[in-house]
Amino acid sequence: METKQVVEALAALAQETRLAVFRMLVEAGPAGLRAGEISTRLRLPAATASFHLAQLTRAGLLASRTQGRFVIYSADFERMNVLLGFLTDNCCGGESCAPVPQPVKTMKRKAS
Amino acid sequence: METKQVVEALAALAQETRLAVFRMLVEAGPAGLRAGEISTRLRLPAATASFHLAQLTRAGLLASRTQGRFVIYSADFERMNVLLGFLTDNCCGGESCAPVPQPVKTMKRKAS
DNA sequence: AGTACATTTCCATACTCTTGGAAACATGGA
DNA sequence: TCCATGTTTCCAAGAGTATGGAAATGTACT
Repeated sequence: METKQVVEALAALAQETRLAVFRMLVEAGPAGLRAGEISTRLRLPAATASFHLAQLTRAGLLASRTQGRFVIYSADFERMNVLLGFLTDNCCGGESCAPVPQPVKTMKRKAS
Repeated sequence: METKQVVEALAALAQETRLAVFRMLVEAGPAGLRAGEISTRLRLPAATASFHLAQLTRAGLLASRTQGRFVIYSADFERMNVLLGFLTDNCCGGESCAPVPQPVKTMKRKAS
């Protein structure tokens, strides 16, 4: 994963509304949610929600598919894992350094 | 960890220079690096490096300590782990969903 | 005290992002 | 075809961010 892409993904998440959208979709799982459902739940004007969904999609964090008149967005879990791994690459020169290592509850990420 | 803090941390990392600084310090481990060493290695003017180091510190991602005339910066590994965990909270409603779950090579993060 | 060096603060410029109303663009049903 | 509904694009205003030179601050050594 290129540095530029990582920066873009982090920038996409570094915004309160988009972070909320992304977390909502992470929680929703692969089934995803309709665009309208997202803007309703977060009380966002359609234009604003659409703007943020587009940003997240351009950053590679979301996928979208069309179902009739609806557009369904879902999180790209694989991409998310690559992103997380990037931040800890070569941590401490490759030696273990976490004070209390403990596997994550719901999901593990691949080594990048 | 508050949403606001997470956004601040992500925003701090969502910048090419700062991401490079952070990754350099993650690799350096708890020993950290002097401010001058960081600006030299990344070929940054001192003012620019200082600005970015301040941003990362304000976001809670770096710690700094003084050693004589030098200021030594190091990554806050615990904070980093909390941050990573935040993004995957309640992933898929709490069920496992990663296609190829595999523990990270160098470091594990705590469940938030 | 004076000098040398490390780091930060100040400041101005240029650039990028967020927001949301209005209009445009689908799609499905009558 | 016409209408209702879901979603996106367009646009302009306001807010925030990155950069780096110059000056200020801090520390150590003589």
